[in-house]
Amino acid sequence: MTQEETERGVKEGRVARRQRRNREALIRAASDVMSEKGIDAATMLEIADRADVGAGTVYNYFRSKDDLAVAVLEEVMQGLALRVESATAGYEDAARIYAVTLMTVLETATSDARWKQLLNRSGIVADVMFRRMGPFTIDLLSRAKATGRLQAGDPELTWRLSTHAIVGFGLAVIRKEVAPVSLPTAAIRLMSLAGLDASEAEDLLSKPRPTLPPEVALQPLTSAEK
Amino acid sequence: MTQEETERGVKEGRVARRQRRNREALIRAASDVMSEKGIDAATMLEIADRADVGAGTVYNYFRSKDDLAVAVLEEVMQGLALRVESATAGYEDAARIYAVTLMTVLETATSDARWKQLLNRSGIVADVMFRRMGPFTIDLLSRAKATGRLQAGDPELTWRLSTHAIVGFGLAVIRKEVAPVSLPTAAIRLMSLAGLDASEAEDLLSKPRPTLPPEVALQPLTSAEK
DNA sequence: TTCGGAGTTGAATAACGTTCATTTTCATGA
DNA sequence: TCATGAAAATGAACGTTATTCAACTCCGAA
Repeated sequence: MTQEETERGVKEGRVARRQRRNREALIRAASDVMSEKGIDAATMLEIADRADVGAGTVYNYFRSKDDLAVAVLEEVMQGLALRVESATAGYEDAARIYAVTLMTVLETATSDARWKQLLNRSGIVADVMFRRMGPFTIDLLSRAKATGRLQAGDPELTWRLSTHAIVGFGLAVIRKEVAPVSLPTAAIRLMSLAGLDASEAEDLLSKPRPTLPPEVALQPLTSAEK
Repeated sequence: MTQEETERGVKEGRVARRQRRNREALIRAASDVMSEKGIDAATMLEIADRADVGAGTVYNYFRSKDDLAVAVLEEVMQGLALRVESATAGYEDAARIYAVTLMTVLETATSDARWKQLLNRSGIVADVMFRRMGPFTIDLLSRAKATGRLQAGDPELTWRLSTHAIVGFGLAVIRKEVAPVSLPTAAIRLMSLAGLDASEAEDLLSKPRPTLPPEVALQPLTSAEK
């Protein structure tokens, strides 16, 4: 008797519900396995097992392993983006918000255990970061430029270069080729890349930063799945 | 009667000669195949065949496929580094030499056919670029800083961030997400990243650039190998 | 000429991403 | 309630590859 509720309300039949569960379980399982062993070392079979679906089922949801990795990264990146956005919602100065964003992303990239493995596929990570956070950061850069706070040319290009630089910094720290204490220095360099002069950047970065809201965790794979 | 010439001169027996040939042929073959099909799509068997050695022999010279890819990239990068260095040998101003270097690398990364495929492994490319060109560029940045031309903090960190940004720009151009005309803009951004203010950067980049010496090609796989 | 080890070989291995013929699930309508 | 068939799930089988290794070849020294 649910067939007339197609417009609003329940509407979701068992199939749709199962599909949503499968997709989420797959992303969750992939996230776990890939964060543990790295994207390349993660096997589709282990991911499918952990999500409790057959090996072939994965391909009903994702075209390929790389496609699945992208989905995982979009989840991760989206979470970070949302937290940064809400933490800085009260701020006025776009340049300052950008500074906070940079610091936060750099910190996450260098300290979050999940990133350590993911970063090895630097191209994908930078790509997803560009797309997922781009709308937010490019807007910030445009606004900062409009108010004369910085004189960078093309904000989109700036963000493109920045994402790759951020990932590069993360990689270097993880491989212990760069000490974590250089993080603020890196942030200053990235502010300069964006067109802010170094002294002003230092000033912005010395201001207190808002605390991020807690991460909304993905559904853990509970007994319900088992 | 060559055993007494071990000190100097001929010294190189057939074995050593064959080893040198094999190693060079392998790098050459790998460079060809990887530039054609991309690093991942290149198979060890095809590389071995083109180098005219058995499949197992490759592993006497390189620990793994990735190791071979690194060797190829080091060759490519070394060639570029040497050409830039010799072309700018006459210049005095370190900042200007750095500007020329940036433009040259950006151009090579976006127009050389071999780079198009190689860039997909952006992590490795940035890594090798950092190591191979680092001694040169970091020295430039230090000198420019010493003469007060720029106020960047840590030249090594600057170069680390720059290599990844350069690779990111190359990737974006190849995927047609960024038009090649933004190349000079990107160069300006990278000069800012290094601590030079934008107007001065524009000035430097508008100056004529030296023509690079022709590339010294790797030995082609001649009939001798066949 | 003989000998020993260094270097080479390519067939065999193992591991994995992906496909597909078969089976299961379930919304629909009688 | 049941029959139906399309959509989704399944997992065994496939094809591809990097890598290994036991056998073999080649040299250079004695």
